[in-house]
Amino acid sequence: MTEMSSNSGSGGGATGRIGIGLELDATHLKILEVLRDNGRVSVSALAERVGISRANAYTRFEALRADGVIKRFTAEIDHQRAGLGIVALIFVTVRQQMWRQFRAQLAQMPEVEYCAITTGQHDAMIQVRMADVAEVHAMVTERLANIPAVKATETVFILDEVLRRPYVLPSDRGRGAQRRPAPSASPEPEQGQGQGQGQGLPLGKMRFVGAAEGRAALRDES
Amino acid sequence: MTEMSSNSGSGGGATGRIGIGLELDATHLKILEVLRDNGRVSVSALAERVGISRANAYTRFEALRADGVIKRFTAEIDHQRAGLGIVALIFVTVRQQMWRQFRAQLAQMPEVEYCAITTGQHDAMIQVRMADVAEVHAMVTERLANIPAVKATETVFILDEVLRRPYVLPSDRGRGAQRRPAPSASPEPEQGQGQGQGQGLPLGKMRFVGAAEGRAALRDES
DNA sequence: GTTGAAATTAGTACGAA
DNA sequence: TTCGTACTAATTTCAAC
Repeated sequence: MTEMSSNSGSGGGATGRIGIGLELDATHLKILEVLRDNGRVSVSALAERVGISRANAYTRFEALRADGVIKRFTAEIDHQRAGLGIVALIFVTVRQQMWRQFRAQLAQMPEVEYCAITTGQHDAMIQVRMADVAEVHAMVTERLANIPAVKATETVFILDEVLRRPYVLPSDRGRGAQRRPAPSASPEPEQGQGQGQGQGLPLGKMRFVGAAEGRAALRDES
Repeated sequence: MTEMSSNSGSGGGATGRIGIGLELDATHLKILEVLRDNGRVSVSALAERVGISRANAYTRFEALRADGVIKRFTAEIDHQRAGLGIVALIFVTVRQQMWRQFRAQLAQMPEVEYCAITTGQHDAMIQVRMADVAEVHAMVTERLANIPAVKATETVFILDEVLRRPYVLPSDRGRGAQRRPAPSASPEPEQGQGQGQGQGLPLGKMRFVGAAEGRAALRDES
């Protein structure tokens, strides 16, 4: 369960089209906003908060669900109180030609909360939640490292989870600090922080990390 | 909104106690299991699935909520269809003594879905969701890099989100592959793990990454 | 901790704008 | 499409056991 395949149209031929089905308008986004903070609101209350009629709310709600925009409803828990207060990230290097096996093994690991294939130095990032540090160690050494597909791992612990949003919406933009003026590179007029970057983009600070060797080829296999 | 502070009792004096309030029994966990997959079930249906009476379900449900074990209910959406199909991880090195500012700035960024303080080479990991790759670039160079607290960043893109579970529960263990024998640091009779783990654990494969310089001191400031 | 009945609310199905 | 209303079914609450 809980398998995804968001980006990258899985190797197939057709381009991963965006916006199949529903065309989301402002009202849809508003519904998703309400649902993000209270997934258990009644559709009546939802209609009220969004400012539409009940019937309309039912229609749209059902449409969002049927169209797959809303995948499911769930809860957010306090992991500490639930007994799993230790979080770790495990960066995995996967052996070529063994992605399918790697994925299969992952599905067998209930302690894995999140797994994503990434560009950069490693191939995948796994987030696990455990009761104590020793369990993380055991998991990495006894379970993960025993998977033939796993070539190497690198583990870091999460000291504090500063922020977590269930999801981000396009309508969220503009609520925070300054909004991005133009689509691409636009020079910000001021910003007097003598940090050294003279209003230009401190590109030296940034470092994009490309995909590891042979990554592209591997995607097809899975 | 959506601020957390799970691990590491925030600098204060009292040890971060585990299990304040509710002592979760098997029934509580079962409730959380049901709620994970269907956050909108009626309490009646919940009671039925868990195998307890309605009133009992209401009591426990309310207790979990009031005690903070359940923090909120929310939805899971298809980000691609919602218009934000690009995911990136930004690993941030934070300047000493500027954690408070770093956190404050983060709260101003609605496109940030997740942020955690980590051990290892970097200080924090930020997950953002954007409409396209250019937006990620703009976000890193124009917004993040302009924060004085940010010393350096390293960005990787997520090619595929293989797996996401809303949360992991202690009761999940044992459903996957082989189970770990003992809970914690219980003296295992066999397996003379002098340090090099007796039964052939490929420890060479693993690499734990410690905290960056001056990390411990920084925690107090935030 | 459980069961059963009353009160409230939610979900559905219409016609009208 | 969206809205408003009436109808039906379900849920929540509250009582006693």
